[in-house]
Amino acid sequence: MRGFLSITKALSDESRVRALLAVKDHELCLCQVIEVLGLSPATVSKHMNILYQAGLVHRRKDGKWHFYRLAGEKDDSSARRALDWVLDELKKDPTIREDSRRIREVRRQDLEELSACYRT
Amino acid sequence: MRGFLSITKALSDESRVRALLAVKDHELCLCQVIEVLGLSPATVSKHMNILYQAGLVHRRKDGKWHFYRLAGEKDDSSARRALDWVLDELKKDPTIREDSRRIREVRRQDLEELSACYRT
DNA sequence: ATTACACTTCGACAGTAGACGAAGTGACGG
DNA sequence: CCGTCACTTCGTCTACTGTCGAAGTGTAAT
Repeated sequence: MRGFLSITKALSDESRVRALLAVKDHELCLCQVIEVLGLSPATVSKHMNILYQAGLVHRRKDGKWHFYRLAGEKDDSSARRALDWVLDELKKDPTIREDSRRIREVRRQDLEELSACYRT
Repeated sequence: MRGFLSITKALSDESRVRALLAVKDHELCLCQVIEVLGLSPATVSKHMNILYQAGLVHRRKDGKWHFYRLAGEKDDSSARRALDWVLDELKKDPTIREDSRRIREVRRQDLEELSACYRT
């Protein structure tokens, strides 16, 4: 029940679902997710951590950058079954489609350029 | 996205998940669900309505009694796929198993007897 | 070392959600 | 009708959640 609720709670916020679906095809750096969602670094960092704790995303650190992608077959099977359901459910969602478009743009940009989101 | 979130939000509270699973095998009267969860009638009524709005349960009124059961094949297909996942995920959960035991007891009792939960 | 950078954690705040008791609603019995 | 019963709605309280800016952490380049 504990693990189940950590998944459903993670999936019960729109920003978090968008963040999750943002990393479905390619891994993204946190600053790229920030750019797509249009929220503060602090908020997005917290959201990604909730998704991570629920086992829904995989995390990879490379120097100062943190990359996220969907959890795969090797990861938690409960989470994986949830992901199959979510992906199927939202594959035609307009918000997610629009995000996908933004992601294609964002992925063309340099990470150095994107991390302008931190500079005051 | 709207419908998806109504489902994930409905599933993000433990009492609500227990209420949902309580009606998985047989339809139950609200007062029976109240008895199983051990919460106030007001609270349980609200929970069942959230599950209903999400399309996860079916509702039937018979005079003064309101009966609930899981949504079936005829109902919303998004909700149905969610239910398949939830049932599979929680079929071995200890809390749900203990609730099932209580439900067997509660179903043996008369409804008139059970609705003592309303009397002050 | 020092600085800059990418990110996380902390602290504060507003809005939401779950809980209950009390009052309201609609159906049935007398 | 009138009261009772099963349930719902309302009002209130408390606890949690999402959000941000500011301060902290660890890495890399100078």
